[in-house]
Amino acid sequence: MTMARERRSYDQQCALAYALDVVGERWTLLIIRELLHGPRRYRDLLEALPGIGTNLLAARLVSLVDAGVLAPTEPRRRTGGYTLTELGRSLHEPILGLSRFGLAYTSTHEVRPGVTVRASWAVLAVEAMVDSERVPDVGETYQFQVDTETFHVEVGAGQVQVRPGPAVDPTLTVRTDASSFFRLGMRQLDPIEALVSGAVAVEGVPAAVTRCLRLIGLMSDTAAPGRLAVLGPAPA
Amino acid sequence: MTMARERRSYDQQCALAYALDVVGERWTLLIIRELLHGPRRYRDLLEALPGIGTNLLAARLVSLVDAGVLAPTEPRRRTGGYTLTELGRSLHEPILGLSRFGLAYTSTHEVRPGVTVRASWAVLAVEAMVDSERVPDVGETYQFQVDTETFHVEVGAGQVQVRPGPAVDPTLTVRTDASSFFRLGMRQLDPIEALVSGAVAVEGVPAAVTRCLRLIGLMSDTAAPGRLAVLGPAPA
DNA sequence: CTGCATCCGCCTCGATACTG
DNA sequence: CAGTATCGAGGCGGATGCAG
Repeated sequence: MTMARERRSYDQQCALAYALDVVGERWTLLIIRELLHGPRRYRDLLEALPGIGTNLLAARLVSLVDAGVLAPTEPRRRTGGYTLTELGRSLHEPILGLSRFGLAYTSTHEVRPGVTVRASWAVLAVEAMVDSERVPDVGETYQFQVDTETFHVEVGAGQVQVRPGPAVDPTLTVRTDASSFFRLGMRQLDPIEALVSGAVAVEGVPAAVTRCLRLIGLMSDTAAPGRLAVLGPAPA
Repeated sequence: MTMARERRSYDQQCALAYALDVVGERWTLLIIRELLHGPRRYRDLLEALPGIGTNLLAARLVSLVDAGVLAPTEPRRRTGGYTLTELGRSLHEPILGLSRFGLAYTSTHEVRPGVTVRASWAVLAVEAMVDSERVPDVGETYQFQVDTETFHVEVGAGQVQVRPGPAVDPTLTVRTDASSFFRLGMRQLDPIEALVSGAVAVEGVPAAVTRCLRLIGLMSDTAAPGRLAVLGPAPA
């Protein structure tokens, strides 16, 4: 019988310290990031988190289930996996906030690009970049195809919704690879240059490109619109 | 000469992973929490973070200065300390978000109360608890005296400002100790019981109590107002 | 006295092997 | 597939030393 070991704690009566006691250890928030897009199985998590070590993942999952942050999905189903509880979903906002910090950091510092890339992480980046103060007045939909991952952003009436899957009738479709996409978010790749080089391909209503770029903070409100949208890949 | 060791990294092209590479290690976000309220010196930080170990604090400070999250304050001054940069201040929101999670967690789980208590952490808790959707229409000021720490909340015109120090003419003054305050935030102490028992003392415009409690999410919008404010400590 | 650096014991982490 | 067992390496915590 193994002794139930006392978890390490900051031992402070502080809301932040309590939070970090639960989700502050290594890998924990990345596990939750994966579960933000829906239930995942042990194997999926292991694959999405290279380097984590099987024992550590197992330990984190037990600890998070114990804390009520996530729960096993339907023990009866053989596709048994893990889902976020309502408490776990409340980490969505802080995770977006930290992602914004990550983008701000990589925008101002030269960082060695991470080895692992997953297109699904682009969804999180877009959610983080969306500035709800800059929602265009018109209702429209921007579809993103990052590698094999497709998702879309619905705007209108001061609301923004980022959803997985393709849009029904997108105003705009943006196609790119995950690496270029992140370099855009990190402001290490200029949107105009990306269009010219063909790293990013855009299709749809030209005027929507400006609104989309403003929405995700890649173009200032004062920058001259127009023209940009008619640019395409340079001819070989 | 010691080799400049490669920092451990998640090595993922993901905004969250980049963020955690910088501020994800143990103690780091707590250091930044301390600096949110203004510049602090090495000694102050050491005192506010029991258990951190002097070498680790020094290492974290070097690393954070290197990352541009904080900067030494005026190397010329003998009161030399550390301040958050603009990048560092961008961690304010995610820290509030994590604090909200911490309060949600402690509201639903029995937790061993942290040994260390600092009244200054109450400021963070109030910032985290404030619901900007519930700002009262009237402009008024709530002053909090938690142990020796005094701060106040200014509301009005849909805006909320949490500021250090006393207010000029507070609509309401709330006095309590840090421990009771946190138990209120963690919903382990009922506001009404706290008033009756004398753990919390309120002074000022009675009707403002309801608005203040709603602002910080300790009273539902539908709960009956009135009466509550006239309660005082039970006679001995 | 402050602001660290050094040393040491321990615990967590990361990788691999193994099991139901 | 979903973990458990094991073990070396390194990060962490505490005590102490030391320079400005």
